[in-house]
Amino acid sequence: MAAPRLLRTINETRVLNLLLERGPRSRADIARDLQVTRSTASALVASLVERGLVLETEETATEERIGRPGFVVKLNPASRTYVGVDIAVSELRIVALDMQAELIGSLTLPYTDPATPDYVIGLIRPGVERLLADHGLDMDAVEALGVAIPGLVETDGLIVFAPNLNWRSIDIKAMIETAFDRPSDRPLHLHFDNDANACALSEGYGQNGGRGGTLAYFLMEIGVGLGILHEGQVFRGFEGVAGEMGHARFFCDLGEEQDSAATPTFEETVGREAVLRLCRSGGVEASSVSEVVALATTGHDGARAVFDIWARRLAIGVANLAVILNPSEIVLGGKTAAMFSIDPKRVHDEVNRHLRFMFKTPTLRASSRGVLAASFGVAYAVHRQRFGAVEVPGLSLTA
Amino acid sequence: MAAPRLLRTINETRVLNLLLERGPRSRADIARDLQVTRSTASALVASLVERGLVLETEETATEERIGRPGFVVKLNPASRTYVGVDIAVSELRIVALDMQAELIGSLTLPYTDPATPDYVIGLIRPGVERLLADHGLDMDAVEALGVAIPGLVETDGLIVFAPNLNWRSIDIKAMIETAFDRPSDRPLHLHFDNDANACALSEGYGQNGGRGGTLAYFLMEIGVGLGILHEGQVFRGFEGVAGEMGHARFFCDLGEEQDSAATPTFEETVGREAVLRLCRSGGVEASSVSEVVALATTGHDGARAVFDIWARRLAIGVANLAVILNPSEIVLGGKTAAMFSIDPKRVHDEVNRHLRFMFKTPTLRASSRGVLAASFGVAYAVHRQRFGAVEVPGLSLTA
DNA sequence: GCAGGCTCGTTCGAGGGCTGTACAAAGATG
DNA sequence: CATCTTTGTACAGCCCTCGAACGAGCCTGC
Repeated sequence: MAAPRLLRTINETRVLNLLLERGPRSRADIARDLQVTRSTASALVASLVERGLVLETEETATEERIGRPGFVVKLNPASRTYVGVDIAVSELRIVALDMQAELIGSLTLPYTDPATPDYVIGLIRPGVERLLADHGLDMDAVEALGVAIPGLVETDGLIVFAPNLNWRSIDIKAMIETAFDRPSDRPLHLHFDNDANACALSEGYGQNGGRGGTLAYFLMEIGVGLGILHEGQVFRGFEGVAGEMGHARFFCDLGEEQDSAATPTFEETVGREAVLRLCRSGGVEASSVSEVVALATTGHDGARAVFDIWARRLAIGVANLAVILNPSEIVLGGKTAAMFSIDPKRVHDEVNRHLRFMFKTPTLRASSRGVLAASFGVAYAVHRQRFGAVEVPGLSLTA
Repeated sequence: MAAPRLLRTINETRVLNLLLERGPRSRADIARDLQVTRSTASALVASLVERGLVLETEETATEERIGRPGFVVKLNPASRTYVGVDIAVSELRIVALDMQAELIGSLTLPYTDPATPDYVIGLIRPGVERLLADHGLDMDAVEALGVAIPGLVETDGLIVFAPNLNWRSIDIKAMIETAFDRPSDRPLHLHFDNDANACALSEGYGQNGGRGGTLAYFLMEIGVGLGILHEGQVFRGFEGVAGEMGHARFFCDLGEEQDSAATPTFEETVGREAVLRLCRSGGVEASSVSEVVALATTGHDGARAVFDIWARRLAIGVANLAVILNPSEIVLGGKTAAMFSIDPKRVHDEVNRHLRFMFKTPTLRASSRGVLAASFGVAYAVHRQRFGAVEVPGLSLTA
């Protein structure tokens, strides 16, 4: 229905977005910024205050301006809570955000039993409750919950296949809805996404990727994943996962005889196993990527040689990604972030050698969120969905 | 301003989109489809009829239904014209669409003088006028004009660099505005895009790529370009051109010694020059791609061998694109379409050999529009912009 | 042939929402 | 202290949609 009521919804959403993105301000400022009259701005603020989403403060506008000062109005951070849950391979990572998408707190729950769907998904509600209780909040404040999955998941909540958990065809949406058992007049809005997509969103929200930019996120844990953000939107292929980049082949042979489908994939050349194989053949004693990183940073020659080969190979993938997508930023996450940190300049140089012809090369950096990246990402996703979107059948209206 | 007036705009746009996408129907049908009352639907149709955008027909609803039949209402195809211009390397290609995005006519103007910006851009207005005159239309009916450029162009109409025209820093928007000299109360809306992006849109508009799908378009003319469509939107890198895929390198060496930046690029392995080089070394006498295609289709063994090598190399690029973007469709345009047509099954088989692990592989096909693809694409772009979008400062509202 | 049922399109009053003007209040300026 | 500027509120007017009511047109069944 596109009733007069819709106008109110649109304008209230515009006020909320304005306060979120450009900070607290007076009613008169809101009127100017949104191109409505002061009377309308007052009415909008009044109904938002009544709904508890906005607070009227006692402060007047700080800048020295002529005329009567206005009373500053701001978002009520406590009025809504958004939760992001990352179902990692060995633990559950939970993040809670307030209405302004700022961190309330986080909680990590290692699995103590085998990671079956029933066990892991059963941990979510108690985990969220504990995290909220630690910060004096109630489950009722949670308006929306996002879940990141290390595998192929449809946006309607069907996990098609999560290889490293060995889950197939799990209807996680139904399971979570049962666990939380919300009344239908106050539903818990759910969102599901692949972990690499979520990581990409965690880096881009409110930044370049959030408005107008393009960002690519490499996630290397056991496999190699890729999340792509385009103007704030996650780029999805038609199965929900765009970035199966681990299966790309950049080391084919031009010779006509060789079967190029038998050449190593990108994952097989820069993934966890590839790094460890390089160590073995180079006589470096390491059984995990972090050990390699530790050795290389302390100056171990063999580990450093492994890094050099890895950097050269990674650079090929990064450069190819750069020419195909031309993102403004490429972010390395998971174990690639650690490897990258051994010598960022080296990787930069390798990449730039391939991209000399470009006017502007993408910036390359390590992830800033660490292991909580995916949790943040899905929490941001639900924040934006519930905050900035107005539903009009037949049209889409987003902030 | 989000005044009550906005509601009308939104609802009129919804009616137009409904008639465009789901065909003519009665007022009562519109009311049901848009979830408004019949009185509102009548009022909306009345004002659209008054503005000339919609026609009331004498026919009643065709399906046999109970009750009084309604009078069918439909879009007025003649009420608006959208023009797309492709500035190709040797000719100007113009396409005119009606309000329903259906072809009115097209016109190709070969350049008779050197392709300087002044000369080529000077051809646009007379060309468009001639095309319209041929179909009994007037320049005044043209609401918007899209222009495709074979190079790097910003959406605000600055051609940064078009290598095959040898144009740099051309403010084409200003030049076109001067040439058309529209009054400010009835501006000519302009849109500029890269040719590969336009081609992608030409294939995806109203189809999979138009709603929810993802489509990648290979364009090989002199170089190799790539256009990406995601849920109906052109995917742009931060310089407006995502697909510089010709510069990707898929034939690197794992050996630690070789400089991978010296290995051949994708364009150097499957582009026009690469095909001709394969001909020379294989003893095939051909000086253009079309000659190779002609020879191969008539069963010439040497040309067929060239095709086999080309198909194997192309398949690597297609497969890599498929795993990175996971598009629902990959379309081959320009000279790749002709090469592909020699033996589509062969290319399919090569690609699928790389993608065995995927649940669903993208469909691969040749472009359906031929040389007019880019012209159609930019015409579609302006059609959608002017047709489906409502402007609300601070929010974006699209069909 | 005709009554009854169903749907279509229109009309009109009611109500929600925004605009614009008017006005009192609060601070800056001189 | 008078004047100027700006803020927030109040109120009438207008736009838009809704809902009910009504005549019109077509079909079914008697």
